[in-house]
Amino acid sequence: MPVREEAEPILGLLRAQGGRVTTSRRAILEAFLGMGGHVTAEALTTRVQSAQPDVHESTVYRFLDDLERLGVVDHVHLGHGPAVYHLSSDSHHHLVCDGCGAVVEVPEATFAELRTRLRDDFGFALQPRHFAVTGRCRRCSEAD
Amino acid sequence: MPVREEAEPILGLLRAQGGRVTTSRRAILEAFLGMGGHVTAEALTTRVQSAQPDVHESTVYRFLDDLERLGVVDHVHLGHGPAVYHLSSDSHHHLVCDGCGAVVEVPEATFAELRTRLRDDFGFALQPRHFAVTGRCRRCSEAD
DNA sequence: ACGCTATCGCAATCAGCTCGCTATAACGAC
DNA sequence: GTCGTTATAGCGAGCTGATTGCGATAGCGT
Repeated sequence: MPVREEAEPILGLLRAQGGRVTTSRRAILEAFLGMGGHVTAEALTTRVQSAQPDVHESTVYRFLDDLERLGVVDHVHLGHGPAVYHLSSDSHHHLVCDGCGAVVEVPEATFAELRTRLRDDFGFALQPRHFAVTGRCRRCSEAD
Repeated sequence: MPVREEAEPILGLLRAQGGRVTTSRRAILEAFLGMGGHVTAEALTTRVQSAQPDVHESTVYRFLDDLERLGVVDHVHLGHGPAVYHLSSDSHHHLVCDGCGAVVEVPEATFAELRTRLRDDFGFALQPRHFAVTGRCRRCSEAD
C-alpha cells in the first residue's frame, strides 16, 4: 500500500516541528491520502469514523489546519458549500461552474498573461489558489 | 436628494412585476442607495433599523434577493465573511487581497485574454463576477 | 517509569444566511 | 371609498460550515 509510504515522511515532519503523532492523526492522514484529490472535511471525518468511530469532527479540522501550516495540504473554496482539501504538491487552479458545480483543473500557465497584466497595471499579485475562479462550463453555457 | 429619484423607477419595476411597494421595502432601498458602493446585508439592516427599528434582517435578505432577481443589484463574495451587494449597473470585477482584505476594482477588459483562452481551451465561459479573484495587494506582496 | 504538555473528545458557540408561520397591509376591482 | 385577495412582514427557529473552551488523556523526551 503506497499510502503508508506517503504518510511516514509527513508524520516525521510533524514530529520534527514538536508535534505529536497520535492514533487519531495517523488515521486522519491515512484516510486523507487514501481518498485522493479534493476532499471535504466532512467526507474525511465520515471516512475516518468508519475505522475510528470517536475521532471528532473538530479534531479533523484542527489537524487539517496543522497540515496546512506544515505546507502539506491546501484548502480551496470552490464556491458555496464546504472547502475542499488537497495535497499542496498537487498544485493547480480551479474553475468552477456555478450552474452545475463541475470543477475543471487548469495549469497555472493559463493565468500567466493575466498575472503579468495585474502586476503591471495594479501592483496586484494574482493568487487564485485559495478561491476558485467561477463561470459556466461548456454544457451549462450551451444550455443558456 | 438624488436618492429618491433613483428609487422610484426601481419601485416601478417592482410593481410592474406584481410586487408590492411597502414602507419596509422603500426604507431598505433608500438606505441601500444612500450608502453607495459595496454594502453587506448586516450593515444595510443596521442602517435601515436606525430609521425603522423593526425591519427584520430576514426582510432585508428577502428584498435584496428580489432586487437581484429584477436585475437591479448583484452580490459578490469577496472571500471569507459576508457577501457585499452593489448596483448591477455599476459592473466591474473585484480583486481581493487575502492579506489585508483590500478590494481593487478592475474593468472587465482586464480579463479579456483569459476569457478567450478559457473558452478556446476548456469551453469554459469565465464569469468572475460572483466570486472575487484573490491575491495580494502591492503593500502585502512587498511585505512578504 | 515519570512528568510535562500537546492533543483529544465533547459540547457549546459562532457567522451568515434561510425558512415556516400567521397577522397585516397593498393594491385591483367595484 | 371599501372590500377581498394575496403578497409580504416580523418573529423565531433552524441550517450549514466551522471554531473554541474545557478538563481528561496520552505522546514522547528524560
